[in-house]
Amino acid sequence: MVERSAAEEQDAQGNRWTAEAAAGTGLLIRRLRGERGLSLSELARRAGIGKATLSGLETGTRNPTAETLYAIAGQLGVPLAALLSAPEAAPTVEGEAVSAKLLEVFRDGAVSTELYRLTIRPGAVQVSPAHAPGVVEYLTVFSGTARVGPVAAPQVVATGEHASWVSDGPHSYAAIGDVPVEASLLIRHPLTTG
Amino acid sequence: MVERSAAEEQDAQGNRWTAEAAAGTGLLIRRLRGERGLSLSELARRAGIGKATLSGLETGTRNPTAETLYAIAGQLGVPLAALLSAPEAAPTVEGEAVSAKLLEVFRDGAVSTELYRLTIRPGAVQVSPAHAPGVVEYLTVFSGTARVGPVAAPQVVATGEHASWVSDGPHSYAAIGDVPVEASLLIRHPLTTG
DNA sequence: GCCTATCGTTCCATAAACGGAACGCCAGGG
DNA sequence: CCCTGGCGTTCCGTTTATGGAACGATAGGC
Repeated sequence: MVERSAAEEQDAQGNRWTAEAAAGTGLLIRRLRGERGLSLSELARRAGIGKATLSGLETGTRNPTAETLYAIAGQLGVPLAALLSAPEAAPTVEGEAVSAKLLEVFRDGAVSTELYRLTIRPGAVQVSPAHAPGVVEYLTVFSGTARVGPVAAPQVVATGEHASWVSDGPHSYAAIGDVPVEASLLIRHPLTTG
Repeated sequence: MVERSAAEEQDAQGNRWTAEAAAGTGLLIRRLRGERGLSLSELARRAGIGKATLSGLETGTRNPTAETLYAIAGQLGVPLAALLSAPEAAPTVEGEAVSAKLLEVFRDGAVSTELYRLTIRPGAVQVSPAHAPGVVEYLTVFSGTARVGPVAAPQVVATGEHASWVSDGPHSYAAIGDVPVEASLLIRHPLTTG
């Protein structure tokens, strides 16, 4: 019986809310609170949450909701990521020719934008499948020269230049010459309700 | 003793779990799931959570726990902060017409690059003094239309366009029309060796 | 000594997040 | 046509996160 539980598959991704994660988040909150000279009662009052909730969170015996986390992070003046995400490396997508590290995701109303740090290795071409309609990619090259864009109409982008294209069809990334291309890639997604 | 409710103090921080935040997170999850070609049922199974939970989350009718968020972020391969529009602790520079938030600083050999998230408010023009020689700015506009660049030769940049200029002289930023401009700004500095 | 204030923890009823199951819907195959 | 399988949503009983209140502990004022 080679059943693989969902939990096992999750472990493969390395992201689970464990007792250790809970305790770590709790200790971090307690430390940040201490640095600001706030008592538990005071922080709970300011954040508009119960003392019991904060106490349980700090001692790692609770599994807080997004609402609670927002309230605490807001009062401590830190991003949520500082409370939750272990200092582990950002997820990096490795392709045949491209390494992309997701640096930031921001949302403005009906649009979300992802920022990637991109490295294109020479000697290979990477083709990405179409994204959803309305998705646009913006590339700014810091070093090297790249050939990027829709497979039907690629563009050559040299150091210090930018390019953008609608990525609702297959598109490719390649480095020209034998130096890797360093670039930033912004991907704009309309948040369609579909 | 000036009484201020906890909710008011939180609003001042601007960090609360609102219906909008919930809906936004839901749409984002749905989009990421779609991009990976996963059905709701399949993602729920892999993440080890109930379909009802995921459905409710995607439609913004739930206030998920850290455990649930971890499971989903792990399966989607994104940092947890990407799902919750993270309150930014990044330093923000506020000017007369421009708000600039420093998102990232890269260093590649002899060049350092700063990435800013830029908002240009309409109705004002902001002039920045010259930077050091060799500094180049790259602007990508996501919404609105901007007039930017050296005061002697400004450029008009509409939604979805880019512009770049050498900023070794005074340069200006302004929004055209009455909607704010949302953009990303990359500033490349040669590391002056003196 | 007492009284009060505040600290962090614990108790507890309520609200709500959870997952399993059943639902209606739609596309494909027999 | 019916039947099956997968889809996303809704229903619903169970689990649990929540905040108010009570608790013991500690510190300072009188």
